[in-house]
Amino acid sequence: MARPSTAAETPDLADESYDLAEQVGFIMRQAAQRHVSIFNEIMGADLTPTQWAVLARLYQDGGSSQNLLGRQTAMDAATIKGVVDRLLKRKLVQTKPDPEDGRRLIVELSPAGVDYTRELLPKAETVTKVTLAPLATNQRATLIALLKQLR
Amino acid sequence: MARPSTAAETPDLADESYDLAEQVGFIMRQAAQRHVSIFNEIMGADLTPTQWAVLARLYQDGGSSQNLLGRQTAMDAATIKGVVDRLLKRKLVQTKPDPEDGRRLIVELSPAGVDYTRELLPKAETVTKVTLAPLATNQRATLIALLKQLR
DNA sequence: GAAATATCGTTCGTATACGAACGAGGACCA
DNA sequence: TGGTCCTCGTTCGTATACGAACGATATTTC
Repeated sequence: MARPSTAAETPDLADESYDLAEQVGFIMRQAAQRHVSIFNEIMGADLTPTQWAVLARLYQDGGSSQNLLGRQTAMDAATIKGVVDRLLKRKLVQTKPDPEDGRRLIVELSPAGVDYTRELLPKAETVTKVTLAPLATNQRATLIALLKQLR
Repeated sequence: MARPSTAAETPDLADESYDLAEQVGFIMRQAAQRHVSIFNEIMGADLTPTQWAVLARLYQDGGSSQNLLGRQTAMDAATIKGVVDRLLKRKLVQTKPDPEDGRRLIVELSPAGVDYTRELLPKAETVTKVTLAPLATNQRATLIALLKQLR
């Protein structure tokens, strides 16, 4: 570790081992950035990864309450609200009150949303393929298995 | 894949293989979220991962121009500006014009920033340790090696 | 049945993240 | 010298991300 330009003292020898470029968090952030970049190129700039996650989840399993949908797509209540609002504005999604629970708002794909999602599915598969392209086949499974343990 | 609640038609059989929960991007986002959560717990809510990246980079290698600093910490010009501005407000960082290039703004740690960074280094190491805790030792090296290939 | 507790959706504030556009300064070449 | 192209820092707009607080509704507990 080099000495900081404005440091009067020498860094602790015990911490010489810390190298930002070798920390998982930093490397993971870069890998995620590359993935998002690939996503934007292939899927088009009009849909974000989180918006796609919501569409794909609704397509796979049908409607659910907004907060549950957020949990299923790894977003907290505040975040999922914004995502749903933007999908609502594009009429890819529709909402209705839950007759069984006055607190809940059921979110589901609109018919247009179903078509839209189905058309994008092949592209979404391509995103994963391109993201994993630098890895050998067996490495891809390894990476995914390891990442799953870090959730 | 289940049928979407509002779909009149059946999804294409060719796309039945797509499962959001198995896509690298989705899993990686969750792993990154857990990491940030660990970071916030250990480092305290008053410093973000990107801010730490800037401090650590400056501590390791000394000052540099703002844009170069952004490249070294994986942020574009617009993002690094905001991060530097917030660190400036806290006086952890200081800037000066580059005498050799009128376009450049040199960013470096303030003396207080050096102390602050040095004090946080052990905690930063802990963040990485806790993040990787679910993995066996040899798995950690594997994960990092694979992630590096995806940058 | 009423009180304590939990969940749901909403709003606010702050911090990345980045595309796009802009003016100022620098490098290069004819 | 002048023109072209590149880089630098800045600003704007949009979209996550999430802590915190809030009122409304459900559930639990006694």
